[in-house]
Amino acid sequence: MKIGELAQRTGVSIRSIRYYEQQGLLSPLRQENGYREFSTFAEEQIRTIQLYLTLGLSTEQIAYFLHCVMKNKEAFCQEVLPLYEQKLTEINLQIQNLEHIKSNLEERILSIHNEQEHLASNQKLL
Amino acid sequence: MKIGELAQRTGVSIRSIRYYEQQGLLSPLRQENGYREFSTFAEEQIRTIQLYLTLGLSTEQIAYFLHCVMKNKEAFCQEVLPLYEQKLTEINLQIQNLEHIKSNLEERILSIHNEQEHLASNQKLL
DNA sequence: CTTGACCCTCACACTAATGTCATCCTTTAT
DNA sequence: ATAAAGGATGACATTAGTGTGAGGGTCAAG
Repeated sequence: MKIGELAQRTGVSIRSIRYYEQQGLLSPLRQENGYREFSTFAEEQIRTIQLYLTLGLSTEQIAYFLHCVMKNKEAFCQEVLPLYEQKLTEINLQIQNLEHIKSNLEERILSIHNEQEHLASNQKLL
Repeated sequence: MKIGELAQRTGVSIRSIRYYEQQGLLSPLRQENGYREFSTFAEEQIRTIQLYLTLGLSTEQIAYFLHCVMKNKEAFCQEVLPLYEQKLTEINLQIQNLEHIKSNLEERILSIHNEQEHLASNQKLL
């Protein structure tokens, strides 16, 4: 199938499919006219790529184990686990950081509200 | 004081200070030779900018209320509260998203471990 | 007068996946 | 034969703050 059909079937833009190829995630054959020729297998492959992207892995990381994962189950690919664990560590750090900011923001919002109430009650007294 | 001294006193790079000026957060005077001339007040201003940056506000957002905040307390600046609340909403969305990814990753890691144990015990039987 | 330490502006690099546009080629339908 | 649809490549834009380097002034000490 040609790239347009693959894009439509997967919901991934043509641009992105070309990018995945450039990053070594896909290796479509070429027709004589230069058009990319994708097997039906590519459809599953694209969905798999998308899945890993939503997990926050980079195309480079995905390229590192995709060939294995497409043939076996994840658990059979040594490359996957360390990346998952590394990503999990990153995510935890990010969450921690965000929680920190969040509580800071909440404190500030609260104290603004308090000060404004205080102001309002002073106004009442006048 | 000149930019180098200000950078040293605040720990913020010269590059960043110039950038803040470009974004309208600072308006140093200029000496006749073109050098920026900062008041001691700029030091506090830089620290305030940094504080808001760590809260995840953009220089554009900071520019929007900095003039007020530098003169009054936050609570007196109408512009601040909506930005805080907007940022808080964003942060909560990000956290939610990260938690989602996190649990997905954890599940996958767990299931890989399980499968590998399963594999190992099968090997023992041989 | 020279050296070295500062200062200036301008501009590119970075991250990473995707959008978008320009220009050109191929195929298919009219 | 021509027009429309779709494919190819290449390149720039996006985000936002910061690093870095070029090329060139300024100033003070020796």
